[in-house]
Formats: sequence, C-alpha cells, structure tokens
Amino acid sequence: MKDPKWFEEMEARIPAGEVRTRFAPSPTGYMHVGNLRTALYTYLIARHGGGKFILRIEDTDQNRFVEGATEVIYKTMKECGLEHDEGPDIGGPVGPYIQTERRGLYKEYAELLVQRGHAYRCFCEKAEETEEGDSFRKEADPCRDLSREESDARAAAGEPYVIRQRIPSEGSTSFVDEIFGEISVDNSELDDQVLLKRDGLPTYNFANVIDDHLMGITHVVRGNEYLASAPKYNLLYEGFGWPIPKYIHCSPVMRDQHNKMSKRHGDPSYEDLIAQGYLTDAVINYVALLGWSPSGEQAEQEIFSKKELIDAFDTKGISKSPAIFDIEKLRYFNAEYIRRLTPEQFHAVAEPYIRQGIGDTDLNTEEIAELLHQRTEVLTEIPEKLGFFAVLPEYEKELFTHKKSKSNEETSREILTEMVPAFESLKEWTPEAILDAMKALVEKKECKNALVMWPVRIAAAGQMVTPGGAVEICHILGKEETLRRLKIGLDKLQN
RNA sequence: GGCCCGGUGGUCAAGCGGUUAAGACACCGCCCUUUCACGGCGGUAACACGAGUUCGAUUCUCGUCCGGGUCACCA
Repeated sequence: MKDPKWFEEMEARIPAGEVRTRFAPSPTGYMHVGNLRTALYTYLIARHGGGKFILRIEDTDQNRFVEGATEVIYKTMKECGLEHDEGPDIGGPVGPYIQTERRGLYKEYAELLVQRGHAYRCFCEKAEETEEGDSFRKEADPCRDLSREESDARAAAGEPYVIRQRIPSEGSTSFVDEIFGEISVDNSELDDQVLLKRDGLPTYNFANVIDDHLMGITHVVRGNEYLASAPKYNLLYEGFGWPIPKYIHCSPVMRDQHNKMSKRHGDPSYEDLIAQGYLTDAVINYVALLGWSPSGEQAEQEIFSKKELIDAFDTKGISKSPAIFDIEKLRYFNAEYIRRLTPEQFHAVAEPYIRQGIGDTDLNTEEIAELLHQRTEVLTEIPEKLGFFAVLPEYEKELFTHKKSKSNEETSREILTEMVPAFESLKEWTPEAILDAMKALVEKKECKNALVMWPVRIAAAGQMVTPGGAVEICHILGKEETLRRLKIGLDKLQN
C-alpha cells in the first residue's frame, strides 16, 4: 500500500473553487436518448456555473467492451456541441480519464478504507445463486469480523478476496438530492456491497466515488436508479472524510408508461434519430425540455438556443417523474428548426434527400428546396414527395374533378385545351410568365383562379397532393416537359 | 416481497392554501389559399381515490390504489 504522501499528492491535484461536472458513459457504442439528456443537463450545469465539464469513460466491465465505442462518444458529444474541458482525448489535471487506466488507484483507496475499518476483505466464494435466491447477508458473512491479523495473513498468502464496504448494522443513513430532497434509508436495508472485485477492478459504485472525488466533481448528475443506493455513497465519503457533492438524480426517459427507452425495444438512439432525418439542434432542444422546464421569463419559451439553455438552466426545474418520449413532439421541434433555417442552410441539409427523390434528372434543387422548406418536418420524408418530378405517375382522369375549385373533366378539358397553346407561345419560361398566362385565362373565362390552376397542376404532377402549386411545378419541370404532360392530361380527358 | 421514489388533459408541462387549473404537441372546426403545408382564430380534454388539517385544498398529513426504481464480484 502507498504511503500517506501519495494520498496527499492525489488530493493536491484536485481543482477547487469551481463547478465541475462529469458525464461518465460506459462505452456501449451508441448514445441513448436518456444518456444524451443526462449529458446535456450535466453540461448545462457546468456551463451555467461557469465551470468545467469533464468526460470520463467507465469501462470497468471488461465483458461489455465494444470496439470503437469511445469514438462514438467523442463524435456524438462534439456533434451535439457538448464539448468537454477534460477527458481521455484531451487530457486534464486529474487524469487519466478512463477507468481501466486508473485501476491501480482504486485498490489503494479500498485498502485505505480497510485500514480505517470502513471496509473489509471477504474471502468467501463468489456468491452463487442460492435456492431461495437469497442475496448476500452481511450478518452472515464470516469475513466481516475477521481479525486484522488473519485478514492480512490470508491476503499475503495470496488467497483471492473482494473488498466489501462495512455498513453499520444499526441506524439509518440519509443524503440530500437537489431535486428529491432528503432521502433516508435504514442501514439494515443496505448490504455490504463489493467495492473491489476479485479481479482487482472496482465496482461502479466504488469507482464513482473515488473518481468523482479525485476529479473534484461538485455536482453528480445521474439516473435515479441510483437513488436508493446513494446513502451508501455518503457513507463512503464520510469514511474517507471527503466533502459530499451535490446530487442530481434524473428520472428516466420512457418509451411508454412501463418501459424505459431502450435499444432492445427498438427505440431510437441519438444516431438513429439523425438517420431518420432529425436535426441535432432540434433533438437537443426537445430533450432538454423532456423532464425540465424553465421558470420566470422563459417559462413559456420552447425554442432555446444552446446559449439560452445555458443561461436558463436550473436544476430546480428538473421533473421528478419519468417522462415519456413523444416522437410527435420531436417532429414538431424538428419542423420548427427546419423552418428557421435560411434557404441556403435548408438547401444544404435537404439536397441529398432531394437528389434521392428526383433521381438523375437535372432539375433545380434550389428551387425544389424552396418548395419543400415550409413543408418538411423530417428530412427523410423529402424523397417520396418528389417522385412525380422524375416520372409522371400513372393517374386516372377522375383527379381532374375537384369540388372546391369547381373543376370537373369538362372544365379541365377546356382549360388545358387553351393552356397548351398559351404556354407554347411563351417566350420566357419564368414563374411570372407562367402565372400571367394562367391569369389571362382566368380573366377571359371570368372564373376563379382555382378553376385554371387545378387542372394544370394535376396534369403537370399527375397526383392530387403536391408540394407547391401549379406555377412552381410547371417552372421546375421546364416548358417542354410541362407541355408534354399537359398534352397527356388532355389525351386522358378526350377519351 | 422489503426498502426508495413518483402520480395535473393522450403526451410534455406550469402551478407552491383561495386561479374561469396556464402553455405546447397531438386531435377537431373555421379562416387564408392554386392542392398540401405554412400562417391566423376557436374548440374537445386533466388535478388517481378516500380520510383528515383548514373558513378554504390540485397544493399540507395519513391511508389505498397505480406506476417506476432497487435489493449483482453490471454499470
């Protein structure tokens, strides 16, 4: 075991006087929506307090190692604008930031705790499931009361052991959570959890306490599945004589009333959502409001930039109850964010989808983007809206009948009969010219716009619903193609 | 099952003892209109239940019910 000086040096590295939070994911290869929210809240607390946001990788479970998973984390964090100030990839004053690289350290602290009597070595066989399914009983563990001498001797002889926390058998322990308040649990409910596993690696619970302290974490943000076991953490902090951080336990993000969001159930992860055509900023904004609500001036506000989120974020606004993930509402946020894009920005994000929709035609994607801009909620729905540009769909002449615009097959035939030569005589194929040509016919016929527009649009598009009206569609299609299609429509009507 | 936590419209969510119980999404209707969408206007819809405390409970207390979490050498 290290000498006291070593421990002092570890302490000396801890930055003081600033807010420090950490996001500590296990490298599983993808980012859950719940994880993303936790990361966001953690980040927001740090930035709101002008402090540091730290990334730590919790990979103490070798069985779950996933190749390349940490890269996914770096990429996602960066994409989401959750830049960390310290982490495995950029270093920092209290590294290393990957738990397996800190393995030697946990053992030292575990032994320190043994020395102080707050923990003990347990030489028992790994607890197999007993017939009752009984769990470990601290009263029943013979190792709990082993003498120091015997314990040291057996350890020195190379007998394998785990280190367990010694929980007082009497009394109760409490801790304060920032959103749930004080929570108290009888010590009899807490068992002597394993701190250091047989393989020398720490358990999650132990590594967390050690790392959070050694990294100077002031606000511990995590899922509330740890709420009931949190008192054990306090006992650990007290055992070491360390200051206790603020705890913020967040309720889970659910897929429905009964189940958490999970990959297993096929619920989308962050990267799935992006692949499904959602914008990162929209996802962030939605997730921020899923389980948190602003107060004061911004109580009614829904659209938040990252800067606004940082300013407004307050742990007091975090909800205690679980929140069900509602894709419909995300869709709304996404549509809202899309609408707020400049035409250039929208064209940039939409172009790949537009190209997918129009195939290898050389139609003007900017013009199509303009049509789509106010009508797109999710990027992936773009291609299907554009098929008619590439090829005229098969359609029935019944489409020409439309009650509201008072169109029917006969009026449509008349209109198209006049529109074809009118269009043919146009020298310039501009939206204005196209519109004027149709307006001229409206005046001549002394009818509503719709009576002319309807058949033209139907013939040009070959389908009932289209993004954009007759003018835009005809213009995008070009004169030649428009005329070809109008003639096809006319043919249908004349048979 | 023990322990911990939660329970306002379908969903998110204000509310902190006295309110006509906000707002948003979704849904419905109307208007605008060149279909759809956008935009505008309006509407349906909630305090889980039962006892207290109080002049007065969605707000406080207790119980019931319902839901979630946790009881691993997983995180």
